[in-house]
Amino acid sequence: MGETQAAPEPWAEVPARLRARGLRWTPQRRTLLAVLAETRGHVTGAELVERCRTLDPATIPSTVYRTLDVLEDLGIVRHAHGLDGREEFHVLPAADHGHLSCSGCHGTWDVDADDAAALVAVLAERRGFRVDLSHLSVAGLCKGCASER
Amino acid sequence: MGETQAAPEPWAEVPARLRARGLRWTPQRRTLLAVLAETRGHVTGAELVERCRTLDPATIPSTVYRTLDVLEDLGIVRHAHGLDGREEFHVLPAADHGHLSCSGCHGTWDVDADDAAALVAVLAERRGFRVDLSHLSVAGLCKGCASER
DNA sequence: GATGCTATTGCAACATGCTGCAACAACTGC
DNA sequence: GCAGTTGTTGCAGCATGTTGCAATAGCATC
Repeated sequence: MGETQAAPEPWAEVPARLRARGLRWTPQRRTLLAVLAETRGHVTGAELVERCRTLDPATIPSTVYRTLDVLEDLGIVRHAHGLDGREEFHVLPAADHGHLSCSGCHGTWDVDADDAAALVAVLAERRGFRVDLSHLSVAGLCKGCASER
Repeated sequence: MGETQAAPEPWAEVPARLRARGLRWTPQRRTLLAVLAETRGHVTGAELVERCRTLDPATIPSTVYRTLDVLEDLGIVRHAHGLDGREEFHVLPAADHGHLSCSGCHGTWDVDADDAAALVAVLAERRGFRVDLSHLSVAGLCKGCASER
């Protein structure tokens, strides 16, 4: 190969990784993977279903959600919940991180390990709690929205 | 009565506060308030609907949810989203606080302003973001579950 | 390339929550 | 105490996900 750089086509390895676990590579999974490969950042589940339907109108939502579960096991996607409780998926998260959501403009930003370090330390020390960064969700007002009020 | 201790019957004022805003005091709202008055800590929306039905089997879910919206405006309840994205309501929050959820045992704990102070400071300083504590949600493993693995 | 094991699919039904709309009924004012 | 105004209700339907189950179809093996 030699494609081994920052993001060396992780998609190409997915079928093999599935099979290595006794799982299967199906047309429906191929469709979802094709969609994910063109996606960056956050998407909602409904959006993914929608996009799969453009590739294959016969797409069934439950299949998409179940495949996403499998892919989450493989570490290909991550999910969290937005401000409204809707699912948000993350494609190929470079590093574990949480999310900042603005209730004014609905923008979202990442909270990296460094930002959260202090909170993680406090909770570990005071309660022995081990924080899972990927599921950290913080709401509030972003700089712009805060200054507007 | 004579139960007037820490929480001085805030419920008694609700009808007046509604009317002060031109809103109305209806039997359905009375039912929900009766349920909330006996509730402490967190409840899901579905649970509240359920409990209202025991008082009044004719309870309609949409009415409950709409009333909860109104009560949230009045500051009587607060909502957040649990690990699974389901709604969790908080009755009479003594102070703004976030939530810690254990993905092992599904227990939840409060994150008070003090716990979150460092995170709030970091986000304010680095991005000018104003955190809304009541919507802060942190997942991970509690002390017990973490030591089990 | 046929066979068998079993992961996966598709479907239907359910769970939770929101929304539009016509009918109803609290409150206000007379 | 009656009538009008308009906030609320109940209902039906939608949106987003999840789950159970019978039928299908990958894939490993021969």
